[in-house]
Amino acid sequence: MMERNESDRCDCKVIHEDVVNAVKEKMPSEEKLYDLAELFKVFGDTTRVKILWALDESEMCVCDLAVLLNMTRSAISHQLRILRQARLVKYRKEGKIVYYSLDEEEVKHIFDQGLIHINEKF
Amino acid sequence: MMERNESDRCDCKVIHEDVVNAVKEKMPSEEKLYDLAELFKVFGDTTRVKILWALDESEMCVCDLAVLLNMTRSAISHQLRILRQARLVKYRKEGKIVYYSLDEEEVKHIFDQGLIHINEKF
DNA sequence: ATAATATATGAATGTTTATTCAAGTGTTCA
DNA sequence: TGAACACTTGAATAAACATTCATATATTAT
Repeated sequence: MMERNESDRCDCKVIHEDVVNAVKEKMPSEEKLYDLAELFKVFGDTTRVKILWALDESEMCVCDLAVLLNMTRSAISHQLRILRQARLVKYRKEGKIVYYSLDEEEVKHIFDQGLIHINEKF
Repeated sequence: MMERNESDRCDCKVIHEDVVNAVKEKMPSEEKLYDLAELFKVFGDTTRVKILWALDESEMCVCDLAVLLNMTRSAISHQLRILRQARLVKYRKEGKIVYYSLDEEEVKHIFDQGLIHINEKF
């Protein structure tokens, strides 16, 4: 009985070595693929998708979004921070009220890269 | 001092009532937005993004992917299950070996919907 | 049949993450 | 100034998730 464990390479390593090496050559950098996954992650939450959808319809304040989505202002605010960090939304202050809107520049950039393109507002 | 808590609606409810109601009218169904977020979630993980990238280059078995990404076959297998459930990949068995590849039909469908479009293989 | 191999899967573990709660900042209005 | 308000934020909690480990299934070779 031969010694073997998960860290060992299975026989495919030999059989498919050339294919795997060729693919490895072409593979984008770790960083690039990580960033891509991070971007998709931002879109991978119902609350954030709803917020983005709403803001594409109309500029809105935190309270509006809370009423619209039937959530606390705190929860909305936390999610807006993530969208802000991803530069997908921007905001302007008018007295006490903070109005959020889509960051058209950044969203357009994502569309131009062809990563995500939403038809008919999702 | 007036009684107030988070579940109460703030004054914006009154100020922006019309805008919020109009947006609410147009909003897609809960289910639709949930499904959309679920789809993005699948793309929101580095390992899965790498697997998808690799499979778009070439059909590969579990062991190949494990070698390529320097991960255990078990970890790869678990992620492939998620990609299978999302119908993003399909597979064919050849003896002991299971070859995975992109489910072109499903991926094409996603592209056609315009939800995600990857340029230059990400 | 037995051994070896390729993959799959359930349970356990550690990490990430969404929401809540409580407290904090900055603005308006009396 | 101080009370009310809109929003933010840090910590706590609970749920979701990725990976590992151990085991199971299925196939091939002896």
